[in-house]
Amino acid sequence: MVSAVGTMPGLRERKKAATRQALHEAAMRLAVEHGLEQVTVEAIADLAGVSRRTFSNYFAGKEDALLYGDEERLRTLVDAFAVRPPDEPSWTALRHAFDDLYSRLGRSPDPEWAQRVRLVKKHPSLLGRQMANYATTEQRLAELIGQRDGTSPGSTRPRIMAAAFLHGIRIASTLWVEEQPPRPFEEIAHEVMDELARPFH
Amino acid sequence: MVSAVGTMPGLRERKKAATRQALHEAAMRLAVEHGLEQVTVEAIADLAGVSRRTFSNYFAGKEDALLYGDEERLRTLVDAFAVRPPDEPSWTALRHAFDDLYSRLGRSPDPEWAQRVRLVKKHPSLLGRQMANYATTEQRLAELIGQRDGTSPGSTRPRIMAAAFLHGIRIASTLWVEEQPPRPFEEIAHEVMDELARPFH
DNA sequence: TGTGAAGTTGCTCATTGGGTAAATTTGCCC
DNA sequence: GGGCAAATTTACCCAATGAGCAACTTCACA
Repeated sequence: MVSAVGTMPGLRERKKAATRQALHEAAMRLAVEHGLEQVTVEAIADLAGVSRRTFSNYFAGKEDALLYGDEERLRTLVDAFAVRPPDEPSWTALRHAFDDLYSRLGRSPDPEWAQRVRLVKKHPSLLGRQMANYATTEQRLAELIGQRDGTSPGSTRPRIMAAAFLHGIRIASTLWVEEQPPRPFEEIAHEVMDELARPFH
Repeated sequence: MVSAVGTMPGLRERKKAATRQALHEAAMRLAVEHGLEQVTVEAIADLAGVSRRTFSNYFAGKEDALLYGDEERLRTLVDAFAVRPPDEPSWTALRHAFDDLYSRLGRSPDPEWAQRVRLVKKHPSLLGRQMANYATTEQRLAELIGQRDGTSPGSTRPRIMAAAFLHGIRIASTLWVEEQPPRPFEEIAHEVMDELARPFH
C-alpha cells in the first residue's frame, strides 16, 4: 500500500472525519436553502449519504451539525494560543494567536462563516448551542491561561481574560455581518479588543 | 368583591403568573431530586397540576422552565439599570443597579439560585439555554447603554460593556458555587468587576 | 488471511413540540 | 345575576427526535 508519510490518521479516522464534514456541509446547505426549521435530521443524513441513525452517532442534533464549523474554529484558535512562546503574556499571546489565524488568512476568513453567523442571528435554538460552545471553550482556555501565567487554580483572572477574549470575538463577528458598509473582520476584531483594554466608566 | 388596591393585574394575569411559577418550581424540585434527564415534561406538568399541553403554552421545554428564575433575575437587573439616574455613567449605573439588587438583599440572594447554578454546571443542555438568555439580555442591555451614553447606534462600545457586565456576573456566580471556603456572592462579583476594569496584558 | 474491534444500519420506543378544535374560565357590560 | 366575547386550558393527534439494541459490514493489526 502507498502509505502516506507522517501521522496519517488511518483510513478509519479519515472516513469518520469525512462523514462528519459531509453531515456538517449538508446541514449548512439545507439550512441556508430552506431555513433551519424546515430541515429534518433525515434530510441531512440523506444528503450526506448515511442513515438517520448514523447522524445521531456524530451529532446530538441538527444544531450541533450546523455549528460544527464554529466548534472547529474555536478549537483551532485555542490550539494556536497553546503553542505561542511561553514568555508572552497571555493577552499578547491571545492576540497573536488570533492574528496568526485571521489576519494572515486574507479578507474573507471563511465563506461559510458569515452564513453561519447570520443563521445564528435568525434562530434562537442555534444561539443556545453556539453560546454553549463558547462557554466550554472558555473553560479550556481559562485553564491554559492559568498555566501560562502561573496563577493559582481557581483564580478569577484567567477566567475573565478567557471570557473577554472569546466574547470579544463573538461580538466582533456579529458586528462584522451587520456593519454597513462592510469592513474586514480582523479590523473590527482589533477594535473590539482595544475597547476591552480601555477601562469602563 | 374585595378588590385589591393599586395596580393589581387582574385575576387572569395573576393566574398565569401563578401557573408559570408553579411549573418553574415543579421543574426545579424534580430536577434537583432526580436529575434533569430523568425528568419528563409530563411529570413537571403533573406536579404543577396542569396538562402536558399547557406546559407547552408556557415554556418551550423543561430547560426553559428550569431557567425561568434566571430569566427573571436578569430582567430585574436590566430594569434596575434602566431607572438609574441618567447622569450616571453607564458602568457606574450598572454597578449601582447590581448593588441595589444583591448587596442589600443580604447574604444569600436566593436559596434556589445556587442549586440552579449547580444544575447548569452539570447539564450542558441547560448551559446552552442559559447562555442564550444572557445573549438576548446582552442585546437589550446594550441598547439601553447606547441610549444612556448617546453613542451612535451600532457602536461597539455599548455591546462590549453589556457583555462584560453580564458575563462578569455569570462568571462570578459560577465562582461563587465553586469557591471553598464559601464567600458572599457580592464580594466575588465586585472582585470580578474590578478585574474587568483593569487592562489585560 | 484471520480475528477482534470499531462503525453502520434498521428496528423500536418513549418523549417531545406544536396544530387544531372543543371545553372551560375570566373580563366586562347590561 | 345573566350573558356574551376573549382568553386559557385541555384532549387528541402527528411528525420528528434521541437513543438502546442486535445484526451486519468495514477496518486494523498480527
